[in-house]
Amino acid sequence: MKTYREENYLKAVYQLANHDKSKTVSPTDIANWLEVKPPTVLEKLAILVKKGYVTYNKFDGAKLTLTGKDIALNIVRRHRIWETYLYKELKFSWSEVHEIAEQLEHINSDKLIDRIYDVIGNPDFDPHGDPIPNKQGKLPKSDRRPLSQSIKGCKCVVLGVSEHSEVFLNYLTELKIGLNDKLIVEQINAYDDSLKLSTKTKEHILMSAKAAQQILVQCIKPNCACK
Amino acid sequence: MKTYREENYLKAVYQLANHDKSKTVSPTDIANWLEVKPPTVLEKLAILVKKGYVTYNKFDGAKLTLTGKDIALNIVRRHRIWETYLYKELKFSWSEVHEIAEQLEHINSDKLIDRIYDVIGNPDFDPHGDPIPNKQGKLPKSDRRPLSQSIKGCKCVVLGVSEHSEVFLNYLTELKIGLNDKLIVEQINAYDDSLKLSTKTKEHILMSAKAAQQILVQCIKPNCACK
DNA sequence: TAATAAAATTAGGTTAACCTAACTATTAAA
DNA sequence: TTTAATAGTTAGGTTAACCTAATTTTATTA
Repeated sequence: MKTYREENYLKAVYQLANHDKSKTVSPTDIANWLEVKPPTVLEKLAILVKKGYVTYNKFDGAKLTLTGKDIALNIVRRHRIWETYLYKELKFSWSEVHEIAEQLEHINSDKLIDRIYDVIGNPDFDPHGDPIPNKQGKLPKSDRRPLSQSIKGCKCVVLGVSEHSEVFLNYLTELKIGLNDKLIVEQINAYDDSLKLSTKTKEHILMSAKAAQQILVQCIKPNCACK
Repeated sequence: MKTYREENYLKAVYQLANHDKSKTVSPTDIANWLEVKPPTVLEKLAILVKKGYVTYNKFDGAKLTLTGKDIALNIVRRHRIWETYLYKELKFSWSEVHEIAEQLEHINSDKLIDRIYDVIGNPDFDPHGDPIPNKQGKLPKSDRRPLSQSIKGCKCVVLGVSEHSEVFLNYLTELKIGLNDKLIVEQINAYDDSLKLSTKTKEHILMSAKAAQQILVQCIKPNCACK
């Protein structure tokens, strides 16, 4: 029996682990993410450990088991399918979509998700470039990487963003950078890693390393030197 | 703060009151309906009374206040909109629809319901003829009444059913009686109130009073003698 | 109407999911 | 390396939503 709370804990572990792969997922991280207090998280972690969905110890933090990851990816799948549906079919704005999808993702009906997925045309990525896991919990593969990893002269295409905050998305809109736009990295500032970019519509766009880390791109030339 | 449980209790009171208008809604009725035990219901009723959503005493049973009725009708609205959407747009069968709508009706987003309602074309009735309350909780009016109230010779059209059980719906399918079909009441048996009916496709259909009570019709002639 | 059945109610208990406060262990800073 | 700050943990408490068992009312029927 998976309650929506349990699903939310597993999703939180998944998302936190993916957000910063070098860091362990601590009870405090989860607590902040879910807006509860650490003892609540500890308590729930013990249950999830007993159920075989996560492992936990102080040093490695919380880690999903294969079963736990399956569940988490299924929720991510449902979330992204609903977001896409709300955005593309029901004309919600991207900023409205998340909150409703947070609720819809817990609706327990595989058939419903299948039908909605059909309606949106079975895409591999959602409108912000996030991959939609398949039913088996496999993520479609892509060469997406942060723009910040580019080298000078790189030509790449914007496939998504890692950060979905309104302020960040508005910032991109201002810079006239959108999904599927092509970027050329004109220059990289050695001091603060800021970039100078150009697009078809705009030249000499200045961007901080911080922002570049949140933009996911793919090189256009097959054997580009970017890692 | 309305939780989905609270919504379910209010909906239960509404539905039980409408199911048999002559009877009071007892804690035991609610308990059976929601598959919990009577003490649980008593406890929740006390809370709902305190919140001003219902009144309760042993003799009159539970009754919705205006506020309570508003909430209940809003859930009924959401339920019927989702059912219609699932049935008409996503091609679910009628028997699958209810269970999923029971979950979807608790999604908290007026905008979402508005959009879905647009998608299905803002109908006043769901595919089984049940009225969809408007946003203000008003039911569209109609002259629907049970077929059992007909008099001999009455010509009427089937607008819906009060009972949605699979066995009953299959029975109607067998008799080739469907939504919007026109019926003529050929004869009424004075002993057991059973009816003899005819439709365009079939004559001399025999139907028990019990079944006729569950079929909702409207007279075709404006000044029909049926009450 | 007395006996019985059924429904309503009360008392008291459980579990999940939250909390605060206090304590311990770890990490960072002076 | 001692001190201070932060993170993890334990103990114990609360509330909502369930429950069972026992009791009191109300309704039914012999």
